[in-house]
Amino acid sequence: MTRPGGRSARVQESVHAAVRALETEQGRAALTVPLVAARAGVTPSTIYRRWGDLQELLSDVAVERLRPEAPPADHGALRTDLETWAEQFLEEMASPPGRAYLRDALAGDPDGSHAGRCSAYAAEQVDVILARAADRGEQVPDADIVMDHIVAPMIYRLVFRPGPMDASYARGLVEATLSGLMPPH
Amino acid sequence: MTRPGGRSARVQESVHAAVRALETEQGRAALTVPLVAARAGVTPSTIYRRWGDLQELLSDVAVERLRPEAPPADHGALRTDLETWAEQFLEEMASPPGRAYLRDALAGDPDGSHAGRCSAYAAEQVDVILARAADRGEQVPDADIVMDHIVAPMIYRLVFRPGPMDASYARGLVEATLSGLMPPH
DNA sequence: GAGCCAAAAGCAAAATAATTGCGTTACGCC
DNA sequence: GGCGTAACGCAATTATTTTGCTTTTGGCTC
Repeated sequence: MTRPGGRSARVQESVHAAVRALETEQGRAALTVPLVAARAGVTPSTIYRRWGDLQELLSDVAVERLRPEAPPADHGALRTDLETWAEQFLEEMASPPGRAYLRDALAGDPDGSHAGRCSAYAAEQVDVILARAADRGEQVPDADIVMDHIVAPMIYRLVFRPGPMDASYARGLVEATLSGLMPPH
Repeated sequence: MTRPGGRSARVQESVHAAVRALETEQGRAALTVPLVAARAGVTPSTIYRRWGDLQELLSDVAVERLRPEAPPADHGALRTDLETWAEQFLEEMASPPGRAYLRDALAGDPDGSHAGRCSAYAAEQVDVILARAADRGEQVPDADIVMDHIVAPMIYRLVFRPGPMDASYARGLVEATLSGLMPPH
């Protein structure tokens, strides 16, 4: 991986594309390293040497798919921005594919770096929202508070607790977090 | 697994014991299904048929090890009970073996039931603490509030965010949660 | 822009692991 | 005490993973 371009990059993209294609065509359960390799036009040993095993490869692909595609929408107010973002985040993560990506991202992650990238994605989005609000002169909570009080409960429930969650749960978390900012009255 | 006793139970215990022994002797990375089977005095196909693959077996063992061994200590006050429990919970989960069990428990969990058992363990402990406090006549938060505001942030950071956490972080979460109970002044 | 070095990929054989069909054992139940 | 069946053992088959060696090729220096 010390070589960012050329054949290495082509192989990486080809293998990732093969995983994505086979996931939709045959389902994740059907994936094997030899199968992915054949589809990518690569020998299995290439995958084993670069990714270690199937799980790490799937984790790599999953993290990529969890990366936000755009900065969070700007509605001109902290509360609205956070609510909208939290609802959308929850919806994406709680959807069947979202859950699958999250699971894969965690499962093939020997040192926690993949999981770290996932939380960094969320933290970046939160930072953007908070920075914009601060620029407007709004009083903003600390980013860690948002991660602890809004992101963590949603993801914890998603990963550890059975049962559904809906958008109102996300809104409630935002509400509770922001109301903590107001001086008591 | 529909047979709770007899040979089935002996095989299960023998396999679990083999996993635990080999984990300490050789390290988790060295484990394979045939190795575990040999140590347990069982044929590999037995393991494959009962657990599916190595990961599910390791997840099964890990969940077992995450089960609390005793109810939380009773110090006569909600705040102290929660603080003590949260500190100890964090310490156990953040330790290298704790992290490894947590990782294994999640990794070999196709349908989320193992993760569900983990959170149920924590929820049980919390329920005991809250019920005792309520019996004393103390004002107690909802169990879900405790899970969302205390357990979720710790586990989220543990699983997703790099870097250490110490006991004071756990205390701070308890503090913030309980102070939310007090009427504003 | 030619040549060199080393990282990454290909290839193929060998080792290891996973699957499966079939016979046997032994719970749980009547 | 005997029956039915779930779980296990065994062994052959199949698939995957590992590994040593060779070839390709990206990046760097001169």
